[in-house]
Amino acid sequence: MFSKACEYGIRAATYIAMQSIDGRRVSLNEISGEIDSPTAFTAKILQQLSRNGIIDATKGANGGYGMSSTDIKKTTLSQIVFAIDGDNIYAGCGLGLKECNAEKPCPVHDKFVFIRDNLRQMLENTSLHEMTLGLATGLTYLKR
Amino acid sequence: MFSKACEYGIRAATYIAMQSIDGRRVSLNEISGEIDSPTAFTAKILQQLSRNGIIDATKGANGGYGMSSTDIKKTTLSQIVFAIDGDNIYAGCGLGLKECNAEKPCPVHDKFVFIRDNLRQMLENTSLHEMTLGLATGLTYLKR
DNA sequence: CTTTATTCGGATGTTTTTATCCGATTTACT
DNA sequence: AGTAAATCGGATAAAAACATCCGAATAAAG
Ligand code: FES
Ligand code: FES
Repeated sequence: MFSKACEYGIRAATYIAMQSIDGRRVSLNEISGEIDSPTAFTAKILQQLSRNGIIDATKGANGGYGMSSTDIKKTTLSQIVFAIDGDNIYAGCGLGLKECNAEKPCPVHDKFVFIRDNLRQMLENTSLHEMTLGLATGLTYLKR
Repeated sequence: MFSKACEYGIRAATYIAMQSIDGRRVSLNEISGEIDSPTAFTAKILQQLSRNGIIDATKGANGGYGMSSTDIKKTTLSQIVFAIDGDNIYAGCGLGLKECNAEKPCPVHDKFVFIRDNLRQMLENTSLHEMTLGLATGLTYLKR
């Protein structure tokens, strides 16, 4: 569904958001440990998120990653997915035709667009803030 | 969403089904030409479908690929996807946790399972016969 | 000013996916 | 028997995804 990079990106952003709510800035090592992701690879993904303005990265001692509380509420999963995987999930044809086009649809177009739109709406309507709610209460997890 | 192999597999199976309805057996070259897929790679995928009993492959002159009319009606997209991509679409966690588990869910579990189940039902309820209906009338396409 | 903690950026390496090549095998037809 | 048409199966190649390494840059603290 999503690339590994995107999965790590969502998990990392969610962890950063959760800690930022408590006023804590987090380091790469803490993040990759807490979400169980390969450290160096996670660094690359965090760079992408930083360049896209989704997280704030600060170099140096007492640096690390963080998010403003307004960004935590405003940022949605769709923005993260788009920053890492691009728009092929939202726009691509389910059978791999060069473009998804209702004028010249593939045999699953109607059914596929329905599911794709469900997914898109879900991603657009889920904020990082919402993602963190279950974590604090131990109802949801970022690793296993 | 699906691998390239799976996309080609669905397109190929749909084309074979459409031609089999007209009593025509088709060759690898015709298939890859009509669905616009790399020929040799398509051959590998057709082997997988053949080994899984989804299509019938016959060697030699006047050989080629075909399907029985009962198979065309019985075979669903979910069988093709499962034969090529396995069950990770149906069972995997949306955020890449080692397994999707409602006891220890990730933050998107509920929303993701809803979409995943929609997709699964769609694939299980769509037969190859249904896939061919629009093709004959020029309403749908297998390449662009 | 030096040390320490941190991200950044480019190069590199590994694994998986995608794709090709070619000889072997099978079948039908002459 | 010989030839042509077709898939099969294994080896190989190319591209993309996944992942690591390491020196450079930056910032705080002693
Ligand atoms: S054309 Fe295939 S999903 Fe729209
Ligand atoms: S645990 Fe992540 S989707 Fe079920």
